[in-house]
Amino acid sequence: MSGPNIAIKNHCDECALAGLCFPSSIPKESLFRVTQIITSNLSFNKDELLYRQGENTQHIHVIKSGSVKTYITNPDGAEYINGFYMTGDIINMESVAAGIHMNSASTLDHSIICKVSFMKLTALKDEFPMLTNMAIRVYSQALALSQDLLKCISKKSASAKLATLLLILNNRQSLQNLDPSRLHLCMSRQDIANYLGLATETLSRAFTRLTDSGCIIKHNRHSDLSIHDRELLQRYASDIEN
Amino acid sequence: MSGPNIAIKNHCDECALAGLCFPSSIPKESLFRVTQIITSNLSFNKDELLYRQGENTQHIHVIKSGSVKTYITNPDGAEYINGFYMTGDIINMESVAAGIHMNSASTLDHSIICKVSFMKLTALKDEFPMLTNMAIRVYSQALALSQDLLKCISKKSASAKLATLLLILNNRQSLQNLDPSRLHLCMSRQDIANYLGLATETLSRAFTRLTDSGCIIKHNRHSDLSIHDRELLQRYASDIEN
DNA sequence: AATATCTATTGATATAAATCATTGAAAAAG
DNA sequence: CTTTTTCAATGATTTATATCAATAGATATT
Repeated sequence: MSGPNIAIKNHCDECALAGLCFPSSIPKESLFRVTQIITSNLSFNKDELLYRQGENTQHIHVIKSGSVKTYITNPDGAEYINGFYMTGDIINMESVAAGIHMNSASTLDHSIICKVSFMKLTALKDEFPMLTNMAIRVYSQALALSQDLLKCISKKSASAKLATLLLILNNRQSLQNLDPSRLHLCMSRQDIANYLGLATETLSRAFTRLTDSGCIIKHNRHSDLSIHDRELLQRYASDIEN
Repeated sequence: MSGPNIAIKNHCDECALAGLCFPSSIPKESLFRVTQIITSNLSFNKDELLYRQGENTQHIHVIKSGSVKTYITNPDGAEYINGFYMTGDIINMESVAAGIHMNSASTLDHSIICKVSFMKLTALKDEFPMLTNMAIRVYSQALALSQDLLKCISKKSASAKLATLLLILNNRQSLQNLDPSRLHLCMSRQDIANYLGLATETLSRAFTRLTDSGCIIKHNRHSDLSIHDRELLQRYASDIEN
C-alpha cells in the first residue's frame, strides 16, 4: 500500500478510480458535472489527521491513493481502531446521517484524498437518477463488509484473527498488485493489535506462529509479506489449524 | 419484547411505526402509494426462519412487532449471531447490493414482519424524491451503529460486554416501555453468549457479577431485568469497575 | 402432581492471552 | 559512524476465560 501504481488525475473524467467510485453511475460525457462538486487531490503526509471525532462534516472522503485508519476515542482517552481503508474506499459514510464524524481518521501513508459534499451530491441525483442506486449499493456493501468481517474476527483465536486479516488485506491488494501473493502492511504492529483486540506481544507471537508454520514469509522491515501456503493460512483463519 | 404495546394496522397510513419507518419521508396523503408496494403483516411464530443465508432476495424486512436474530453460518456449521433486532428495525439492508442474503434470520418471539420490494421502492423514489434522502440516512445510521457498538464490545471483559449490551437494549426498549429501567431479554443465554463471543458459563458468571454488585435485579424467568444502579452499570460497561 | 427435559448456574481445572521484563533489530538523530 | 530512540520479538508469570463436570431451577410432558 506504499505508492499507487495507477494514474490519478485532477478531474473525475480522467481519474483511474472512476470505475470504482460513485461517478461510475454517470455517463462519461457528464462527468465534468461531478468534477465541479468535488474538492479533489488533497495531499496528506503520513500520520496526518483527516478529521476528528465529533466534528461537523458535510463531505464524504474518497481515498484516491494511500491508506487511512479510523478510530474511536473513548471518554477515558483510549483509542479503538475500527477500520483500515485503502485506494478506492469511501471512509465516512456513517457520518452522513448525523452530519458529525463518528470517529477520527488519520493517514497511514502519504495519501491523496478527494472530498465530496453530500449536499451537492444530493442535488446532483435529480440530474442523474442512477446516482441514488449507486449510493444504496455502496452503502449496502459497506454494511455487509462491516458486519461480517469485524464480527468473525471478534470470536477467533489470536492466530485466526491475524490470518483472517492478512487474507482480507491480500484479497483487496491483489487487485492492484503485480504479485497476487504479495502483501504490504501499511499499519504498525500496535495498530493491528489494537484493531484485532490483542496485546502487541500476542500479535507478535501469532506472526511467528504463521511464519514458522510456513503460511507466510516475511521480507524486509516486517511490513512486507508474501503468502506462501494460502490453504494453510485459510485453515488458520477458520481456526481449524491450532 | 413480549407483546407490542403500539397499534399495528394493515396499511402504512394507519401504522404506528410510520414515524420511524421509511414512509415518514412521504406526505400522509400519499402513503397509500407505499401501502401498494408492501407485503405487510406477515405473522411468524417464535423460532421461525425468516430467510436463509445465500438465498436470493428482492425485499427488505421491517419488524412491525416482535424480535429477530441474524446469524452467519460457517462452512463447518458453526453459527455466529451478529445482530438482535426489534420493533421498527429494518433487518437485511446489507443484502440489497448483492441481492443475496448475507446471513440468516429467525424470530425470537412471535413477530409481525413487513416486506418491501426494493425494486418497487426504487421506482417510487421518482415520485417521492425525499425517499432517497431517507434511505441514505437510514443506511448511514445502520452503518454507524454496526461499526461502533460491535467493535466496542469486541475489546472488553465479559462483564463489560454484558453491561454494554444491557445498556443498549434498555436504551432501545425504554422508548416503548412503561418503566424506563425495565428490560426484557427476548433471547436465550446461549444466544447472548454467542453474540458476545463468550462461553455460556462465562456469561452466567457475568450475570451473577452484575446482580451481586447491585447493578441489576433479576425478576421471574431470568429474562426480565431492571436496572437498579445505572451509573455502576455504566462503569462496568466501560471496564472501570472490575 | 410427578417425571422428564431443557436451560441456567455454580464449581474445579485447563488454557489462551495479558502483563511484566528483557533482548534484539531497525530507524532516527547526533 | 556511533549513539539514541523506536518498534518487534521472545521469555516468565499472572489472569481471565474456556472447558469439563455437576447441580439447581424452569418448562414441558405424561
